[in-house]
Amino acid sequence: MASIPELEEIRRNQILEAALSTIAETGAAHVTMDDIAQAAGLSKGGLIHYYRSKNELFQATFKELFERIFELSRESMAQHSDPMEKILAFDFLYDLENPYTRQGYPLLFDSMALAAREPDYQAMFDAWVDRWIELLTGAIRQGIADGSFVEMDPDPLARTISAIYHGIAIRWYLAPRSHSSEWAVNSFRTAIGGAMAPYRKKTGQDAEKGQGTGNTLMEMNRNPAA
Amino acid sequence: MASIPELEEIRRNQILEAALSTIAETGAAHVTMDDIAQAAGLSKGGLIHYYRSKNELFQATFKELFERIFELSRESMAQHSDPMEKILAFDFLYDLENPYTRQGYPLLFDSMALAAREPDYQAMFDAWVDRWIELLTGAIRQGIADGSFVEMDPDPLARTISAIYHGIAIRWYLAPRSHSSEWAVNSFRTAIGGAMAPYRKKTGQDAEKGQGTGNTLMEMNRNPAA
Amino acid sequence: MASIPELEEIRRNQILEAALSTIAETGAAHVTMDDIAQAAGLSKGGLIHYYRSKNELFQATFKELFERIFELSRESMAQHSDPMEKILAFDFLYDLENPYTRQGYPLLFDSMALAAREPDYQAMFDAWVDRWIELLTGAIRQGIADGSFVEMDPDPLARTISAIYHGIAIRWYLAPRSHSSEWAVNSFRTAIGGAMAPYRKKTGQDAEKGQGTGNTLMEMNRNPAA
Amino acid sequence: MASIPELEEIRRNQILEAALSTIAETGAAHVTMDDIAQAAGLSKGGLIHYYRSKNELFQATFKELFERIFELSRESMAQHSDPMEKILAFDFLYDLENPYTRQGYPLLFDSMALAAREPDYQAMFDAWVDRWIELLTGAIRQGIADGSFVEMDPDPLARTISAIYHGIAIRWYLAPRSHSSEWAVNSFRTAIGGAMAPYRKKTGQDAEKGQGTGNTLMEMNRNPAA
DNA sequence: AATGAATGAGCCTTCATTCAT
DNA sequence: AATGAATGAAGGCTCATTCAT
Repeated sequence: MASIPELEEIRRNQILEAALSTIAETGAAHVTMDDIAQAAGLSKGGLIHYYRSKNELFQATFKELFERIFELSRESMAQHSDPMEKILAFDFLYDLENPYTRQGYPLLFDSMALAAREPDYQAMFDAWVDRWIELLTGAIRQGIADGSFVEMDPDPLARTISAIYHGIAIRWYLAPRSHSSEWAVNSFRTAIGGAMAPYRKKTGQDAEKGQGTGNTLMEMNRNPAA
Repeated sequence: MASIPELEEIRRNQILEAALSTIAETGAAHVTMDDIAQAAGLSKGGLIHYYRSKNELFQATFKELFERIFELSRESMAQHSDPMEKILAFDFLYDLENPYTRQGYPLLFDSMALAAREPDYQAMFDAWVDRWIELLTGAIRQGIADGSFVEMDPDPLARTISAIYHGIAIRWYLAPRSHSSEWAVNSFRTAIGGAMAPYRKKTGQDAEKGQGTGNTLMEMNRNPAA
Repeated sequence: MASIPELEEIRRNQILEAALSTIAETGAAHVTMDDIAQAAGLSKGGLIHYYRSKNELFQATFKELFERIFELSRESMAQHSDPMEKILAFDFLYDLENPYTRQGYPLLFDSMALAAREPDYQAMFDAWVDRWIELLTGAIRQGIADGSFVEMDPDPLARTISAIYHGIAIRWYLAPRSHSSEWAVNSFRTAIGGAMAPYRKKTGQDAEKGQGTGNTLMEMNRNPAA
Repeated sequence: MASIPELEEIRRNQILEAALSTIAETGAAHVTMDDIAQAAGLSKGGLIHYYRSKNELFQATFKELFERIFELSRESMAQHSDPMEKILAFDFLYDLENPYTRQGYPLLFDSMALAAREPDYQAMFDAWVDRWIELLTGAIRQGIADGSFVEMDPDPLARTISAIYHGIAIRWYLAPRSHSSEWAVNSFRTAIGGAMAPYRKKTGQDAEKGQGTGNTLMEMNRNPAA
């Protein structure tokens, strides 16, 4: 019975995976236990064996969601060493080829609708934001340490940056007719570049280039295309 | 029977009002036709008389929601004549004393969760964004015309600005433990100030003040308090 | 809409009737809402319209049961004017031709199993007993007043008498193989006669007859038949 | 493997013990196989290994119940040598300090609800009554033999006596608010004393005392306290 | 116009039973 | 012998929708 200690773990992952994808597809408001069970390759009863109620399963699922989003962010930032690059390392947000991204959006919308009314979900959302802020303040502190940013309290800035990401990503996902991925990428580079500007030390190069924040939107705007 | 057309109008408003408040309270996922009927002072049958199905009523309700939010934005901007002031005229977003604001957030979260999956709601959301963008591009064009902003395509900038509002407002509402109203107000002034910077013509005064965008966060960050 | 005020009353009676007969048949432990709805000629939803939960319906049903049993007892006693006859007026208990009797037994067993564990049902049972005791104390008081019984506190005696009825009825119903109706009738006349004996004033006639309590069991026993 | 037959015995007792206590607590209507398995310190599968179905286990459990009640009665009577004392030897019925008594009542109520509808349980109930009757007829026969009772068929009298016990015990257990243990004890002494009266030979002593049946209720009634 | 009685599909959850290990 | 994972039927309850009045 070597497999039994692992079985619980395997099944729970199987179920969370199924829950994430069915909720993403159908919506937390409409998904049924049957949908999830079927997606997990289990019977309704089998599902209940691992998560005793829909609420318990939902909470675990959204906890998992936030865990995964956090992991994705952490890994994205870890691929860069320059602090400003770390801060701008969220291009994956605008890549629907990435199945995690594609699935993540609808789940995130559900999580916010839940968090807007239920304290448990609000707490999860809050905790996730906190962890994200920690990543960003880490990068900012590194920038202060290496002299590329001025001295400051990194926390409010990190909150602003992450909120900007949040806003642009949502807008981009919900209004694809009018918001291209390019708009999204440029947009947050503009906005974050702007938000960061006062805190960045001007180098000779940057001073010449003006913003030096990768703000391609400026150029785009000055040479309107569409 | 001159009163019948009026009655229809009255009843429909009564119902939409009830739908808005009950959905805000209970959530689109859980609200029932009974809840809404009761809030409207009607019976279930009376409700169905005016909106033949829950879906029809929901669509009308969210249409009304976007209409109201738009009206609120339009009025807020109309109170200012300076283009930059118009762009920054959204302080009402961080005022939960305002019942419209308080009710608006949960409804907006529901609308996004719906829009993330159902084309009808996505179209509504998109259309609302478009009208908001129009307001902002109007202000930007005015700024270009009166010489306070440089020449540019106002549309992408307007989209960025509105997305920033969106992101900060959401973050502020969902994580009240860590995001004060002051953070929110300062945050969007910083971010929008930053995003606008490249497009604003430096006046003598502004040049002296540096950003001149009402960026109180900068000062806050440099003199960390908590 | 003249019928609407009465409809609620009609339906509730219809449902209670259905509940009484289906519970009697199937048992409180196994009867389903569907069973009851069907017996009442309604759909499941229609049933719930009148009784919002199974528990609510069950409580109403057992309340009705005790009401009916009480009414039956009251009427039986009312047919007699002599106090001793009133006390002995429960022959209907041993008449399964009577549909109320036939239905009443299984319901009463369920009510006791419920009362043994759930305070609400215990309270109902208790209240029913109290009302029965009142009937009996009334008869005893009448007997004291008209001089056929000696002075005493009628309450404990009434409780004993009703308990005897209870015991004999139960035994008779559950072990029909060995307890004939005649045994039951004789048995309670014996037992109650015995219990009453000390409190009855001996008349000349009675003194000669010995017991004078209608104790036919004695004769039966002395001339064993089966 | 001499121990295997013993293990079977041990496990079955373990299970019956668990079934008796969980059913007593939770009620036959609501107890689950899991409850019983857990109380027995076994898994669901382990339970099924010994009793192939819930029905099989229930039947065995109630058989065990009647066996135990009978044993208790037998032992109580065996402690007395005088026939009248044997007949009155059921004081343990009113002693909730006794765990068997405390557990026995709810189980007995369940057994009656079952017996009222299912022949198997009715047969068990009937058989239990028969064995009880045998105990009582034995005592009565002894009384006839030693000259303290008159000649008679002891069977109907025994049935009456046991039914009286049954009725008073039930009433006492279900309506504790109004029936004290003293009432119960006095009550069955009164009732049984009354029922026995015609069959007892008057001794000089008894003749003087009147009933001589331990009828303390009579005195209580004549000197009402509350 | 408006009511609310009635329906019935659908959902979450429970639980006896089966079965691989 | 014993476990507990898994099944699936069944039940209580919800709720959008219909319809007679």
